[in-house]
Amino acid sequence: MSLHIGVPGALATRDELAIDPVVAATRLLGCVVESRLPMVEGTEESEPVSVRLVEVEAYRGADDPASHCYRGRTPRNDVMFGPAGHLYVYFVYGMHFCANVVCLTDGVAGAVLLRGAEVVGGVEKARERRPSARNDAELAKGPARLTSVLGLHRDHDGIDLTDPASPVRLRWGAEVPASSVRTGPRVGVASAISTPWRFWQDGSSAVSTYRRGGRRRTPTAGGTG
DNA sequence: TCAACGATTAAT
DNA sequence: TTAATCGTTGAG
Repeated sequence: MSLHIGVPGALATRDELAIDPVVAATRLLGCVVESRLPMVEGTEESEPVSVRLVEVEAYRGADDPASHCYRGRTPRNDVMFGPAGHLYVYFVYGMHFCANVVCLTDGVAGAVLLRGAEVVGGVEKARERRPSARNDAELAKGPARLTSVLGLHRDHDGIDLTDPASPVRLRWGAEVPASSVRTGPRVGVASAISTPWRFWQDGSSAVSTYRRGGRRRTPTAGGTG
């Protein structure tokens, strides 16, 4: 049985994304997120910025201790419980934003965190948004970088990626060959370490580096052993 | 009401 | 390895 994937170049639809986030995650590798958001709100839009996803993570709800939805629905995670195809944007570490594509629907939480991407359009604008990047591969390497290169922030929580009129849209891309897809534990997550719900395209320099989550409190006497 | 901490990044 | 920085969370 072959799982459905959209035609390359076509906008993703709500139904196509109303699936388990673990499945959606593998399908989203190679897809393109396109942003027409302006550099400064209120100004005229210019060249869109487009990125091709090379690293994602799946998150679920009540059965996933690492999910923001593990303890139920709140104002913050509300979008993750809503219809598929919308964007869940959250604020983290007091200074960064991260973006997810919502999956499933009807009160069932699920989403795919966008962790790494290659900028395939509007590179100059992307460089303006991330002047600290030392090279183009770093522009969208990491969830907060990826989010900022698209011009996303808290106001964009909940926008519909499948609406042709939306300033941020999701397009299917050429399917990434299964032979180049790698999987492993999610980054920065302390719980569910044994759950390999991070997926990335092998060989891409826009894939972030792995870091274990939680506090690494080395027992004062326990140590090296 | 308060203290703790996080799906991170940039700089030591 | 650590500072930066604040909204969300869970306990009292």
